[in-house]
Amino acid sequence: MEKIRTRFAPSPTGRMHVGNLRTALYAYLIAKHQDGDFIIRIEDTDQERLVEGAVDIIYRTLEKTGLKHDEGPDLDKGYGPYVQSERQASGIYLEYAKQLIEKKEAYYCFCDKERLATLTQIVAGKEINVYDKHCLHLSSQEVEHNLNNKLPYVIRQNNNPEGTTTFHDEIYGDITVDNSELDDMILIKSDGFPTYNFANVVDDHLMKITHVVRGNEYLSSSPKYNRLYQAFGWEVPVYVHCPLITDEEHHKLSKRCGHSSYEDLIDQGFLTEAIVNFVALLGWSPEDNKEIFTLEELVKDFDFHKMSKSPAVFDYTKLKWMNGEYMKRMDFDRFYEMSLPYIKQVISKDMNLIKIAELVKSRIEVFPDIIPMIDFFETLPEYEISMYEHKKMKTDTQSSLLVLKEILPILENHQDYSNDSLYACLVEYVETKGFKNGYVMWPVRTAVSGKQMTPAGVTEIMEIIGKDESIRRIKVGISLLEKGI
RNA sequence: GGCUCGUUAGUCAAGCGGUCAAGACGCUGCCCUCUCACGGCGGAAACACGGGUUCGAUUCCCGUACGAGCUGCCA
Repeated sequence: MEKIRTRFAPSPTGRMHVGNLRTALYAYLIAKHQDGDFIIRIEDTDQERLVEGAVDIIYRTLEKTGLKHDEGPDLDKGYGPYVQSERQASGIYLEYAKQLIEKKEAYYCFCDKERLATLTQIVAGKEINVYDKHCLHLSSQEVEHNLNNKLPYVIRQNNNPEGTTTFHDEIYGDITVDNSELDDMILIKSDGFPTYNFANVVDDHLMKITHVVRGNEYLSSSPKYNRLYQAFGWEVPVYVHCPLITDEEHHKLSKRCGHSSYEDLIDQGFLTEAIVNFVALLGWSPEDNKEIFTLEELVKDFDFHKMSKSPAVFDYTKLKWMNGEYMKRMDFDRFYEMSLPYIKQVISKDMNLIKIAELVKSRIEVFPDIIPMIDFFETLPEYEISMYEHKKMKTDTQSSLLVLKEILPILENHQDYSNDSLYACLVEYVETKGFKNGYVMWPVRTAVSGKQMTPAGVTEIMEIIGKDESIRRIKVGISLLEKGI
């Protein structure tokens, strides 16, 4: 069987939003699942929308997510150049367009903006443009004349409005449209650059792309591409149109609308592996109920025939859950390294940061969660004494004051402030008094943390903040209670 | 407006003519527990609607509704 070749062909207009990333991922997976090649092509034919540095972002994103390409601008395997502006400079698009003109499948169009404007109509509040084939009827002398006089021109596809066109998509099946619906789209723009519509067909053919993987937004223009392939007499590739990823309002994700990019998510404290994993499951699901996948596992299990047709909402909440799963499974050294910047944002005192990282690891979903969780280690927050009341622990301010006063001298005399020793010490007190654990633990933890909830038990907290600070905080608690009651 | 595609719980998503209609997130009850989280066991929650076809439709066909995409010298 022929080796599969897929391509990811982004236009360098900014950060990569997750819909784009997912398309890249699927193109990669389809190729790699069958040991094929994954190619990067930069589609920079829109000179107006180019963004400085965007190509670097694309490289960086693909590298970090592990979508290693076999060919690309930096890795020419004989199908280069892989950047459309460079290909344009060599004149290939114009050359191929001229072939179509000779076959009467395309034609020069000299219509200016003003004339085009007369063709636009407003339907349902939207501008609709249907070209009237005006320039198709120019005589060859007129065309010659205009060309010689350097009149600006575009080259349009000549679509015969008779009949229908059918193309096959692997996900959506056969799709048929009336040719009368197909307008004479522009192939070559007046600045000499090809449009996406033309460049993608020429390049996919020249680069021997076997599977065209792209977003569902291209579904309705695919018949026009098919007619281009037919006009050239080229073999039509396998089409795999991916269902759209939408926001909560069910609108297509796009950077123009400011939707989250891969890098935005990283900035928000998400892990690359979680993002890739999550996005893979938007529009595809495995045969079993597995949810956590490494990239290697995705390569092994991914079967594009099982992709879904309907759009998927990007659910930020589930992404967070998945990120939390990755946090828990993460190698501790790496977790420690990544969490340190966040820990240091709130902890400046000399404390066992490794212990803090350990505590927090199974409790966070994204890194910034760490900050409000551990800030009390640094400074005791102000708190209301009502926090000492806990129905289930059977504690109130009175009982808490009593316990705190009794436990204070015990803790002052205690020397070993390790978790185990402290715990044994508190339990001993509990047992001699015949209390329930919580009856003592709750008030002490409250005094020592000033918080309703903490990522650690009392004794773990005391171990981290140390003896002096523990005693100090308990004294603060006692005086607060004495004043408040 | 036209064309194309889509429609299983709030979300992701199994299902591919006969199921008590999986699973996950979220929500929620209980257990575990030095609070919280983790973990464990439960719960509520869905086949858009109307016609066919069929002994039987979530599943096949046709309409309707709703949603989305396209309708650019953007991709």
